[in-house]
Amino acid sequence: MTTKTELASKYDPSTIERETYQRWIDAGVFTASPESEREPYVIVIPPPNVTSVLHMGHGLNNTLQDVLIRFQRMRGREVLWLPGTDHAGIATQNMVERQLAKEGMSRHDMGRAAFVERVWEHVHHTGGTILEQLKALGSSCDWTRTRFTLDEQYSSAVRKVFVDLYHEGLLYRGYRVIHWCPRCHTALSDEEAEFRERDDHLYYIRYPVVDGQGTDGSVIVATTRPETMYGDVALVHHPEDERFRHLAGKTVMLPLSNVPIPVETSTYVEQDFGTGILKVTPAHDPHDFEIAAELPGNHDTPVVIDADARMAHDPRVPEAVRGLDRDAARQKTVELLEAAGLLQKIEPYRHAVRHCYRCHTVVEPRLSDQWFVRMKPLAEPALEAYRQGRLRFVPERWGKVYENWLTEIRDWNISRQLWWGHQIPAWYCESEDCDHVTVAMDAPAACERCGGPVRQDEDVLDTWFSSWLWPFATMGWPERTADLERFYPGHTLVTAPDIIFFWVARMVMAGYHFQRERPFTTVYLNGVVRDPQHRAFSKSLGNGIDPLDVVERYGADALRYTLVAGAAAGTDVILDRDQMDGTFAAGRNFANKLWNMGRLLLSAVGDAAPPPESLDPAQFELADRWILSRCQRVVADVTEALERYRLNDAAGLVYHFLWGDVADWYLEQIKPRLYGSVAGGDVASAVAVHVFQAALRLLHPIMPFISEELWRHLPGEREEHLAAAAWPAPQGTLIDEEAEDQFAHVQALVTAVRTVRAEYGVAPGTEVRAFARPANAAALQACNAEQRTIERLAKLSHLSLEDPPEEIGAHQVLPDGSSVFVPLGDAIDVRQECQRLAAERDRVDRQLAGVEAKLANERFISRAPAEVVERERDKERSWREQRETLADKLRALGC
RNA sequence: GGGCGAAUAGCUCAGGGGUCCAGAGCGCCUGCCUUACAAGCAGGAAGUCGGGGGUUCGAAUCCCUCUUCGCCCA
Repeated sequence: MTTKTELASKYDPSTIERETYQRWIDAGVFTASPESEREPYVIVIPPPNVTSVLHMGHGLNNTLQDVLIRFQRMRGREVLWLPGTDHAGIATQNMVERQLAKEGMSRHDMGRAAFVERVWEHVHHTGGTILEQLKALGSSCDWTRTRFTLDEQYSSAVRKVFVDLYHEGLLYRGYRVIHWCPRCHTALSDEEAEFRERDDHLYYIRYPVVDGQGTDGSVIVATTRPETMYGDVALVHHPEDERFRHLAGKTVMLPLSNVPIPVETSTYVEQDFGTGILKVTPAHDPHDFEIAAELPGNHDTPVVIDADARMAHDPRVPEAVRGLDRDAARQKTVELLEAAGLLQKIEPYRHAVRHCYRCHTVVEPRLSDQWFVRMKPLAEPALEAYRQGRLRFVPERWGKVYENWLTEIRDWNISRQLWWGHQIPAWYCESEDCDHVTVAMDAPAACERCGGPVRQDEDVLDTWFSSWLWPFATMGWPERTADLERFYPGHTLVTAPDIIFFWVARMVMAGYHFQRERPFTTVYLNGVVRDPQHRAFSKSLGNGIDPLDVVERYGADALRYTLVAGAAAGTDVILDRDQMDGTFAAGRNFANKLWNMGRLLLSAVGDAAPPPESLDPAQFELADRWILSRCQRVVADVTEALERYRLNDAAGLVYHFLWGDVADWYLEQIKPRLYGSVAGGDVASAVAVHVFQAALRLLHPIMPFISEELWRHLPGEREEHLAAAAWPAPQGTLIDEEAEDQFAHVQALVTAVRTVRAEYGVAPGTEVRAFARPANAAALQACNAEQRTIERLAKLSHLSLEDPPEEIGAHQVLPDGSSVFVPLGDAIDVRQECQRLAAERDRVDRQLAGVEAKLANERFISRAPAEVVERERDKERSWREQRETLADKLRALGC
């Protein structure tokens, strides 16, 4: 592993990424073993839709998972990142139906079996695409364990869950008003029927009161859906509403239908809304259904709108309205009411209307038979787990959202009137006098009660009814497999907050119910990727950025770095497709910088690089001690940042260490030693290689490709694959505060001279003299230890510690009160220098005044912690020294 | 109607009581093709930390309130 090869001068990710990924796969680095003695660390992937293609949301989500996974793998955990896909009932079926439509066919033309066959073909054809695309990001999933929610074993697990819940009484078939998508032709759960604000109208309709032989006034009812009135069975008002006392026991005539309906009372009614009286349409509104159930007497539930959201051919519906689509029907109804003088007024009204989350069609409430899960008992352990801290959210605030939903949980409609999915394992007896339902794992030959013929429920299960089992059904549940024993429960779940209800909460419920244990301990919610107008990326807006395009143009590492550095825990990531270079430059530039650091080291370093422990510390220069010390701190800080899910901090820390400390200062400092113009090349090489290796380890989870590639080329003993190498531990013995203080002074001094040079336009090639006046021992030692470095990096002919000559020149004061003088002869403009120094003195005066005011404050001295007071005293001392130095300079210049 | 979040440099965002006279990246300005890197080097300009009030010895940071924007739930 000491292949010392020439590296190209520019980093070209495309030539490296594919090969590197293949090497990881060939070495089996990503494959988890249940036999391992190591402590496991498990993440199950949020399974993408099987037919989807990678978008930036996946890019962000999977990059974050990979960072955590690679970090834990390097820390020595037995890591399993379990990948797979979801069959996504509605979405996939829609996609194939659209294809069929282009061929002029519908699924009904071809029949169920042929249609399902056709969807499978489609899935086999395009199904694995997204998983292949994840590899381009560097995702280190265990591909030997890839799962699909319609795998045979997985399907069997889904059926078992259905059967078990049924026998436990947690599953029932109910006749209810559910959310129906008239376009997708299926029922939806509450969560799938999303609220959206809509500008609409409130229609005030007059219902004539009938009293014995004739009419007696009328009642005005406000509604947003006049077309549902044909299904009204009653009007209700609040029992305590005085305004309607006189209507007790009365009957009103349902306009246009000319059907008499009663006036009743119900506490459901909001007295302040509309006119305070409500029409009850049990078949077409879930609330009305509940209200009607509590009304005295038996009410019919007239159905006046069909599955296509068209008006029924029903005697209650006027002929002119029958067969019309619901929007046309509304218009026609309003016209008819107006003509009959029964429409009092129309008001504009903004309200939230439920829409299908897949196709965004307005949901039509529909009365039908569906299977429901009784959620309350399942929710309790999930709620307890959170309240007792066994389940935590990052960022924490999402915990409240989770808790709130579970607290107000309602039963879950799991029937979907689709063909693509897990067909419900319930068989209905077809005998005349038997209504038994057989629920079983496998198709029964006959009704288990009467032996009559049976017919399977035609519906399939909600996709989420399979994905809520993902953390254990993927591991072979209900068999007690080795994987399940070893890798359940998992640890972290990384997903987007919009599926906390759909998926996260339900997985926790399923985990507790079927495995008696939470499926994971931490839920990390990543933000949403948005455009500069803060709109989520979407196909219809065309504002998205294709992550694979980014990989191609800038490299996977650049994409990953941008996403990780840009996504502080849980915050949205804003990306601008019109500023691709600006957006991804930081990551690409960083990769190129790393590449060139590697080139420098490889060109100058020998084949062997002994570990720094084996070197004689007496041979270390100040810079060596400094960088080794800095390295230990960065190791500790990056580790802590990753442990605390501060991924963006980790990215920033490695970036600044490598670029700022290593490249800008350390590599510059060691060049003479590396090139052999001074002695000490061995030490410099060894330290540089050691530090660079350590930094590559820290960088690897974020930028796996380039770190692995550079690792491969570096000399010295080490693990073969960085992806499987050990995470570094900080070595306390290498922490050297003295060296850090002293080197900081070197940096400040060099920077001060550079500033002066730039300000006075000293030509870059021209060497000047400088006179340093160290304010303390550390500053003095720094000057002595690194005199040559300071001279070289500041382009000085000589750095002197003598008193400066009586010459014209520029002065610069350092933060510790030290100062430096650069004689500039004719180059200097005395007036400019006076102004500069005076401005500097004024600034220092303001600081000093602030600190003095603080220290003069009795209450500050007595109440602030001693440590803080001491720090302020140090500051005061430093400011005072600086001010005096500046005053001296000003005097000397005769300003 | 209820809840949550955001507002800091031209842009995207860190920072969640003193260690920050306010930070990063990108962009901008000046000078450099210095033999690892012009995707670079060196230097620099740029912010009343959304407005107002409060708590505190001390507030970008905690509390209240207002404004604007976004999200979720009913």
